[in-house]
Amino acid sequence: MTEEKSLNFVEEIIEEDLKSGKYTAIKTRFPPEPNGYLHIGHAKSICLNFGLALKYGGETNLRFDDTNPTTEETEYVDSIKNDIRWLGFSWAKELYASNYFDQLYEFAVRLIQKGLAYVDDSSSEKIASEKGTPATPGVENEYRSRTIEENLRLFEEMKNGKYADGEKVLRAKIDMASPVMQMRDPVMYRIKHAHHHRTGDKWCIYPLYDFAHGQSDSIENITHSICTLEFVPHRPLYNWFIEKLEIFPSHQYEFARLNMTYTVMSKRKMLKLVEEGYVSGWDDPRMPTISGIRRKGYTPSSIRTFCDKIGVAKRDNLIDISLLESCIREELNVTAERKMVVLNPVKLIIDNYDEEKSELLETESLPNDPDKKREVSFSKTLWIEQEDFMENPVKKWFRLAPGQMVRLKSAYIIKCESFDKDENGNITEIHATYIPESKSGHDESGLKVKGTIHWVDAKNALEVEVRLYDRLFTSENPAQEENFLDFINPDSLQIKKAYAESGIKNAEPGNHFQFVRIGYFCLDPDSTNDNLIFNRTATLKEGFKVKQH
RNA sequence: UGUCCCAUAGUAUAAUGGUAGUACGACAGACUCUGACUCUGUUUGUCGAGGUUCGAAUCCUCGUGGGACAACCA
Repeated sequence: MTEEKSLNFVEEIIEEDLKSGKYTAIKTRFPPEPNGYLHIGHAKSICLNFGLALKYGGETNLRFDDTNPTTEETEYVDSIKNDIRWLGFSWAKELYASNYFDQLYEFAVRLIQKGLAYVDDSSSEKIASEKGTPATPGVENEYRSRTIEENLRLFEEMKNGKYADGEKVLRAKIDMASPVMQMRDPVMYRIKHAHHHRTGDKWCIYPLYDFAHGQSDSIENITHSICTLEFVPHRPLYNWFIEKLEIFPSHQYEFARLNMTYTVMSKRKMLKLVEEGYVSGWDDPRMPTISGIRRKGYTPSSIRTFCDKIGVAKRDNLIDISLLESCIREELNVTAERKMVVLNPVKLIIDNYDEEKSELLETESLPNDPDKKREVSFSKTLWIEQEDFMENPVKKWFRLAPGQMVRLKSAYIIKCESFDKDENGNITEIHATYIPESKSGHDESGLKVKGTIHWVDAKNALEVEVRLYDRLFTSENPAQEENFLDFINPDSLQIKKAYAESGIKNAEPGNHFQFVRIGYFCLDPDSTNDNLIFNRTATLKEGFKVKQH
């Protein structure tokens, strides 16, 4: 019995449209502006748009909203395509708003001919002040009453390069007193003598978002144009252009963008983090960019699962980042091979184990898959975690302490006999004896111990670098703080050397591991043969906390 | 002194006029050769006031609270 999953509001609209026969198939689009890197918020939109088409048997176009030549670059186009593919989606067509520049120009001429658009010679400051405020109506200016013929001539001259940047704009003639700001004669075209990444120097006038996006949707026969809430006030204008142009009636629907605790999502703020060196780049594992999350070790499917779980609605939200973490843990728990790695080493000497002796012990690499096995070497001197020894154990301490026994994972039960300290009181060496009959898989000791700890054979331990990433901010909602930079977590990255079981040297890019009892890690692309670097994707859930000491 | 959007446990999200459920988190316990995983249990919710109705989280009105809109950005 599979429970029918409830629909989100967009799915409800689509099912209604399909049922009523309004459409026989749906078409969506993902419309990034190629002027920055995609982040987890975009992933939500991507999963929604592509997911809807997949679910209802439609298509999704990838359309770059490249109407502003001064900020857009091909470099971003490539990274955006790469990220979408990585997330596991493929588009029906790769399109550009700039593909439609000729058509858009013709649309504009059509509106002028209908007396619904005019050329305005005012400065941007003047236009802004004449627009009024949300609470006070705007005023009409003298250019608004130009004749159709004059508007046609001037617009063509604009196109032909007769005027300098900012000298004139083409505006829709709607209603300067509209309570909706977007309807107060919005600018449709501006003059920009700039090189465009696709159309080169063909144009010196470029349409604005409002005169490009909806028309592009319409040209592509997009049935459901899904965007975020900040475009709600644009919808009347979106519909107005379609109605006046009498073109395919695409419809716009808006959902709430993703916000996540302890992260900032705005392009401006992320840029600041990169430019001012708070992170190493756009793909720093602490960044919410797709490339950052990928480098941190998240898988495409874990992100899709996350996007599925957060839902789609219209209310402002702040998703707990622990939901994202639970998605990757859930997946990696069953797929990531186990390795033993000691992050904060202290030497453990097995007093009754022969100095010369060494043995290979078999251990499972995936607890849920008995066929996945590997061997680890064991000898007299081992590395264990400092945290696994406590001189004066607290109550319910299951690990090592003077006189206490513990199981060495996949090896033997040992008993702590003594320990050494340096002048600063730090534990430098722990001595123990092992129980030969307690070997894993052949345990005839009859002993029961509560704790099991991981370890690494000091004889052939491989030194690796681990990068322990933590949340970038100390504030749950940094974007809402006066200055988000005041809330940078000083411990968001801790780099350390660790001892790993020797077999890890075969790790390859893209491999995911669980460092037993530590967390999930992946090999960082900065790794070299002599220096393997592992990024912490997520910690394991902490089930035992040592109380204040 | 305008227009629009929104309001369900801590955080998200269902219930589409008929038993307020799920996930994440938190807490407690069981299990455990990972104090993980898994399992069990507990905790906490319909913003307020009216109205319609046999019956309202759901429909209506008025409040309250939050958000968006005044780029030649998207």
